[in-house]
Amino acid sequence: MSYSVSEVAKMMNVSTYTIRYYDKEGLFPMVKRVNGIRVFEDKDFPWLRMLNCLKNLNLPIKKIKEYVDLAVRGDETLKERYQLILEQEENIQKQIQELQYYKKQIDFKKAYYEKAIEVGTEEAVKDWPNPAATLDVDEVPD
Amino acid sequence: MSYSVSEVAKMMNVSTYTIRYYDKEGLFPMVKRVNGIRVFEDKDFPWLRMLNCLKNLNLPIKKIKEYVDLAVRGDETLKERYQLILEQEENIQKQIQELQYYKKQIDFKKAYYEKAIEVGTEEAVKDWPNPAATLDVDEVPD
DNA sequence: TCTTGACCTAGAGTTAACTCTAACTTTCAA
DNA sequence: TTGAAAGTTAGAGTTAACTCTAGGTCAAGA
Repeated sequence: MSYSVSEVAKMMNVSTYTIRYYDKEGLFPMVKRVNGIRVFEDKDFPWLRMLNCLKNLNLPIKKIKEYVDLAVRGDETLKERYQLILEQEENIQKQIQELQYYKKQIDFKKAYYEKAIEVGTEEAVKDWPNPAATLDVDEVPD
Repeated sequence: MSYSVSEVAKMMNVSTYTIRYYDKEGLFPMVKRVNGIRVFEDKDFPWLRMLNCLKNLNLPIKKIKEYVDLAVRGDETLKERYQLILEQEENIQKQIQELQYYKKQIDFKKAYYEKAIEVGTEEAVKDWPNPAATLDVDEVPD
């Protein structure tokens, strides 16, 4: 099967502009052209999935491009690509921990507003102790 | 205790430019001035923590400003602020699920590269089945 | 054949969130 | 009291990631 820019855009939940922009930035070095028109194929899907993943992990396009460039160079860069994957594993772990930390704050505020709404004024809860003593999650132990 | 812009910047892990930019955008309507100089106080910390939280949940500054404006209006907006908090609770939940989904992809790639490095070439693993059949996490059931 | 819609490019425009500069004021230790 | 460090403002500049426009090509159905 082969797929047009607009089909791939739909699959990735982005605009056709974005797909062409990614190509301009060199993120699709493997995509075939027929009469100048981009033709995506099933064999390109593993990379589309990976791109979608890295994009949603908030990797900047330049960093994604680095990964593409390594992949293009082939087997000699396997270890470097593995390294990049390990970094992403850590990245995900850190992001999940952060979210769990901020969840505590939000849960606190939720209870806070529930009480405030119940009694009709924020005054009653203004001095409730906040579960997080610091401003930044980096300062939080383990 | 009172704190200068640079002290607050340090606490929030941002530059002094950023603190002044946030103030310019109206995110610190409560901050005192002494001879024109900003003076943050302990009573401002709950809001600094909340700001830090919303910022790290990737809320745009305009949205954070909306929350500030509600807070300034006082008790009449308690329900609206509660609503915003509920949205953030969902937001966090969705983000954690997404990360767990992408973690699967990364774990797959990790095993993929481990094998490829072991045998010395990617060819051996090129056709390994990917655990995620779709491109976008939105399409994933439950 | 002709029109419609999807494709192409180069390059300009937009937006968010900073980031910095210039010119000035305030604070504080020596 | 004076010089450095840190504060102030308005407004310009930067960067990433799109987003769009203009001007063109191409394939397919009426």
